[in-house]
Amino acid sequence: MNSRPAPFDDLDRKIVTALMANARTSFAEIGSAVGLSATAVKRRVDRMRETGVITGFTATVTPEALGWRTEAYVEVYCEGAAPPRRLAEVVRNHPEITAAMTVTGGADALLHVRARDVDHFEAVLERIRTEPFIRKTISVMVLSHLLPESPEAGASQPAPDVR
Amino acid sequence: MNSRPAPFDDLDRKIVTALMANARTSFAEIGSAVGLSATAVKRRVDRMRETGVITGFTATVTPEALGWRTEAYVEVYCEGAAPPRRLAEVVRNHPEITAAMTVTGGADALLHVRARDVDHFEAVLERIRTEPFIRKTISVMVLSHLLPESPEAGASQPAPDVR
DNA sequence: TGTGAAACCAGGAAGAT
DNA sequence: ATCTTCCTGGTTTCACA
Repeated sequence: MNSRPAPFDDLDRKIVTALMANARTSFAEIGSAVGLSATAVKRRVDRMRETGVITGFTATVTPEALGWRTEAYVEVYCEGAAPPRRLAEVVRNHPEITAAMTVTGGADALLHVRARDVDHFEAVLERIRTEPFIRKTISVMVLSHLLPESPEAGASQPAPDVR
Repeated sequence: MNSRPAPFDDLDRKIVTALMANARTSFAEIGSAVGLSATAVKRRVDRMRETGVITGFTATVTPEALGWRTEAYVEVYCEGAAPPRRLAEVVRNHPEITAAMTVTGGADALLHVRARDVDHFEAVLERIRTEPFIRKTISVMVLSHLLPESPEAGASQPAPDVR
């Protein structure tokens, strides 16, 4: 995406740090923390968005609050060679898949899945397994988190039902 | 944290959706999108932060841009019973661990690890394996992402070196 | 990069529904 | 109660130096 090194100095790093800590911090405040004017900070942020260093600003939400109470990792095994392009298509058909990647090891891909509950998860799993060239899946359910679950939280679709 | 169900209506859902799409959207703009005044939107956002529905606002950053070019999942197997409390302590000792959870299946825990490169990852792995009651680890390296890697991006520590 | 100006926004007070 | 309107100080964003 950016073959060019895209100059990225300590000032940029400090600005990014500030925005990761609180994406709603005003440019003026960031500026006085790093020693720039608000305008200069804005210009740097705009540039970092253009070059793809910063991809967006998002609210981090407790998934449980939105009704996503079940979380699992699913290893996917494909028939024959698994073309990543085709896999990517498949993955986009299932909104419950919040992350997906090709990996080393026995499996072809690893999916991160969020569902309302175990019933919903089972339905998602069945739906995934009917996809053409998926041979088998192995699911690992998440029991509890050992870290404050920083971002990585958001099922970008916000809401099923909350009782 | 929230013993009370914390009423959460469609308006709240829309507000959260707007903030997840762009955490820097002004309250006024959100208000005109959902049919409320800016003040009303702010109050609802404040309440959602208090009740823990919204845990923060953060910039999403391409990890590669910050020098994290290697990513892996590490299954952890412990000696005997693995007390989650102790595991959580261990996990916090290694800043490269960006997510950690207890899971079903053969392993006791699953770690998400980011490192600068494979050398760095190897060092992290060795460091983890010297922890007292960790018996063995199985690593799965991430090759490529099949989804735009929404959040879940951030190693909350921003920077090693960018060549 | 910084400065200045105009438009816009945040956040509180007071009042209407 | 919760929403709205109004108001003041701060913020964003532009053109220009």
